[in-house]
Amino acid sequence: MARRLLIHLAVKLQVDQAISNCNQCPVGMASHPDGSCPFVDRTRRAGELIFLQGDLAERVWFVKSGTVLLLRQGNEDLGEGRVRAVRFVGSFIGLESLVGDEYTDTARASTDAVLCGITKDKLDSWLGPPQAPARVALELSLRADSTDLPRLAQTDGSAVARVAAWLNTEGPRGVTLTLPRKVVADLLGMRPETLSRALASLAQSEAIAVSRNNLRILDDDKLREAAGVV
Amino acid sequence: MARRLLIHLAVKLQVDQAISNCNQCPVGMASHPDGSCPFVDRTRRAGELIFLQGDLAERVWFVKSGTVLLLRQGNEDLGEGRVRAVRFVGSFIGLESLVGDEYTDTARASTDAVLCGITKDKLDSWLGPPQAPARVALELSLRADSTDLPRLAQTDGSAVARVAAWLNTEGPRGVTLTLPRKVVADLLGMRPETLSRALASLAQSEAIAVSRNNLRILDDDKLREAAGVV
DNA sequence: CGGCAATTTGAACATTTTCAATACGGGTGG
DNA sequence: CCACCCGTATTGAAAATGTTCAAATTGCCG
Repeated sequence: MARRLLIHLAVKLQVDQAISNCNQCPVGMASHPDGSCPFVDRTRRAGELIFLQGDLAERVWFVKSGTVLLLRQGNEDLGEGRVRAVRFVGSFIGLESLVGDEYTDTARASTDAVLCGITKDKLDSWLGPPQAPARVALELSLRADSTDLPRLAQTDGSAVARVAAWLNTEGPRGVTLTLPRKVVADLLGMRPETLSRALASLAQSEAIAVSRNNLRILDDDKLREAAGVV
Repeated sequence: MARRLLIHLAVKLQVDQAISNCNQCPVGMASHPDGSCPFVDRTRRAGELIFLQGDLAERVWFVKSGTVLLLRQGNEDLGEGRVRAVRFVGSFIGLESLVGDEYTDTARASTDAVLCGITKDKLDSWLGPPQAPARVALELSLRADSTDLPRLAQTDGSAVARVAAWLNTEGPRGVTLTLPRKVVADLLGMRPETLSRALASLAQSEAIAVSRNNLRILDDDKLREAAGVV
């Protein structure tokens, strides 16, 4: 399969040029004024794993050539997850490690690829002062993205499972849930009616207690179970 | 409705403190060393529009208090779109303007809110040298996100519509489409079988021509029509 | 040429959506 | 302070859509 991918993507992405030297490389150019580029080349074969969702994120990568698939597993997802994005030349991979400890995706080279890696520590000093505007913006932006994560599980599992999963993460623990149903339904990728039914179903199994404007979590275990967490 | 939202969210988000002065504000602190903060406060009432998807993005906002809904319309979506994220205190809104000309979402205050705005120009100078590492990372990250956009339409419309929309944007114009079906199906939030059927359907209406390893767009108009673009 | 894996096709099935009707609750005006 | 209104939320039942599982096909590669 790996080989196939290589060919496939190569065709589609013929426009993307590999980055071969630091003068063409955004990272290299950014490093230049102050010193040499702290990123270190590493090669991955097509199909090779780069990092695994949930692993301790201690390294960030920059794609110099090749194509990388980002996969994310939802709940109950036994396999490697679903491809949620494709990253090409010139993208960072694993940048989320700046605002969290774990990788939020699994990354796998789908073609032979050259990646530049850097440890979290070195990245930290490469990025410059923590309070510099651009860096503040970067981190806030990444943080906002990671808040969106639950939403990305939008198409995983049944409506009930998605709702349960959402309640597990975003959900108010012992607190009133009072976001308008319409908004929650949008975030979870379903219709308000479906959300309503899902909540009713969770209520019936005594995982939660709902009224029109109040929601309490009664049983975390049942909720997890409903979310498909094994 | 607006009032409702205010109450609702206020309850849920009681933990989120409003930012009242620049000493608590990441943006303010980032600005401090060099000078004063170039962002300007502005108040929005609950329900008020902040910006519209597709509008020229000439301003970026930072949320100091309140809650903002980000909505995105898919194809054929006549209304305002679906809520795709909720942004709280301490988030930027409209940062995508750094890497594109248009807002990719509609932003609407869902509670009374205080936003700090800045024009693109001033933001540019606030962020510092374009080649500074943190800024390069920021822009690459935003760019990668905007590449993911098509995927965010994952739950819009029927399978056929999503496929057609995807072909319109990502799709190879006159070029071979050769990404493995499994990957494309994942990106579009459907099963490979469903993708196969959708492609077959588009082929039957002569919008495209597909073979197992080849895809050509025959008729852009028909494709747009199938995508639900009116 | 033969085998394998990806893709397509088929048909039954499960789920969600849709549309319509009803219930609820807060807010308003008397 | 209470009754009435309006919009949101819930419920029901039918219909549409996508999923599943299995079987058949296709193209690539050895």
